[in-house]
Amino acid sequence: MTTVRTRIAPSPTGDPHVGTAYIALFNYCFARQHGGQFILRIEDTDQVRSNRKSEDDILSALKWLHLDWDEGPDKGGPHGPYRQSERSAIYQTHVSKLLEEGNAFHCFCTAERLDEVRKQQMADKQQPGYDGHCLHLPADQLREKLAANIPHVIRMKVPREGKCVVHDMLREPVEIDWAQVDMQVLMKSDGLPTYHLANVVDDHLMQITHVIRGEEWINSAPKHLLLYQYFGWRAPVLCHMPLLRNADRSKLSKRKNPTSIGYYQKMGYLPEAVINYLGMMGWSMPDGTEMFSVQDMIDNFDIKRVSLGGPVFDTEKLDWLNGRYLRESISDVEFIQRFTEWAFDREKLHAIVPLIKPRVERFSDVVNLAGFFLSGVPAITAESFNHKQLSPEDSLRILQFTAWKLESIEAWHRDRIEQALAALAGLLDIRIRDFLFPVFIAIAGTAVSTSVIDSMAIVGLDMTRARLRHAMVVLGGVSGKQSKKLEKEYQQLFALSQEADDGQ
RNA sequence: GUCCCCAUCGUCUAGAGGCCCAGGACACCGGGUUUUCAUCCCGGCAACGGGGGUUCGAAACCCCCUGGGGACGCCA
Repeated sequence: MTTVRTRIAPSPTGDPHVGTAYIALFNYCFARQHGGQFILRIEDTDQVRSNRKSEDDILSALKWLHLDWDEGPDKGGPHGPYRQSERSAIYQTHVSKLLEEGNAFHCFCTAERLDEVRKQQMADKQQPGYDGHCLHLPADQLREKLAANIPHVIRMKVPREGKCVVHDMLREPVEIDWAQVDMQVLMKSDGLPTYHLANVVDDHLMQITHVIRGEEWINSAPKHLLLYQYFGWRAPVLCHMPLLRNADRSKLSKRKNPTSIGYYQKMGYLPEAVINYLGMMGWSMPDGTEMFSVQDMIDNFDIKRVSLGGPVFDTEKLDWLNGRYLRESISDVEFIQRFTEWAFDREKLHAIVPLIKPRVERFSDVVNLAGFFLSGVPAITAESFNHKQLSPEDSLRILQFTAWKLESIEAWHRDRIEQALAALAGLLDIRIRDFLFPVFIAIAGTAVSTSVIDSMAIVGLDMTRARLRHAMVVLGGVSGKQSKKLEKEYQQLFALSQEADDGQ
């Protein structure tokens, strides 16, 4: 019997996501239950979006949750490297094999042409997909184009008829017509593989036996299965988990919910409570126990007990659960220790102290001055936003625009934040002083406070986002209609500034 | 638009044909304990989306409808 091996394969393109932790948890439990191994692999083949900071954050978030892996980029293992960007040569040789055996082909189509094709197909009520333009390129033409160094990708060949049956641990076999499956790009023009290729190659080479992943992958499973077949490999067992949802049942997103694991850490949730809560999403203990540890979960684990209705990630129950952990499962001594570690984070204090030191006369001033760095969302009301120049609508607009603007910052650094907000205030033609007022209220709860720019830099993007959102709710919230209107206004603002730039 | 998945209280769920006029938990509402509040305890509210079958019997099985979600990128 072969050893069960599962993996979590996050892409380091942003804050560590609770969805990653969720999928990791189920992979972890499944592996542990079977005495197998759990592997961490970093899928950083997107050169543009991947970054090391995000990778580090993901690793520490998973460590915080005690979802430890047996092999991974930080600890190595027999099937490394565990970072896809370091495996280029492996993908190259595999893609060459596909090419040689006629299971893949070079494609020189431009993005513009493909866009056109897709548009036309949509208009004709067809399933959009590659039209096979470069599929039968004559050998001499191919040689010519390659010699001329024309940018190209490599696509996989996909049968045009018949159907693929996808077996899944949690549902009936899923039948998908091959005609529905696109001739997926396997290797991008930058020479790096796409998810589909890298994933299959790595899962095989890393001897992954069970792939437990989000339901969003079901439709691309045929591509993966076909690749296993092309390579002559045995495919792992597939299992597609339900997706975590926002309150409106759409796929969990940072726009509608705090999704960053860091946010929950900063809010003072205990990792065991967060894990316990994630374990309750789509799964339950056989005896109905609600408070359970990962070990309890492993001891009673049965993947078949996963229910497929997408669970709403509603933190009310998490709050209750976290409260129980805090008051029932840890001693006073442990409470003191863990609270202290949480509150008096050395690094954070080093950032905070220079801001408050000029403003204190006694240590007793510190709590009032720096309390908001630790508190979740400040206690504010609509009245907190009263201002002689700004109406509540103005404040709402500023907060929403600020939230959007901050999303586009490439590095979370005080100078970048300052620059972004100054630009925004300029475009809105509001004095920076006035512009910053509602931001102060949202972040610090009061305008009598340390620099809000530095404060945001310290509390982080996830917490900033949560506080801005809370402030908007306090101000009456933004309806779908308003949001659309604001979005339009926001885009126009930047379109205008773009024109001005072009004119220079 | 095309394809795929899903469907029990507001939310998380139990339920693998009779134990279910559906059980637990959160939230909410009452009551008790507490100098207050919280905790804690007790009680209440509240669901099988609709329609057809199959069966002696259906929340459970089948079909249709409806609803929700996802996928359709040189992103993962």
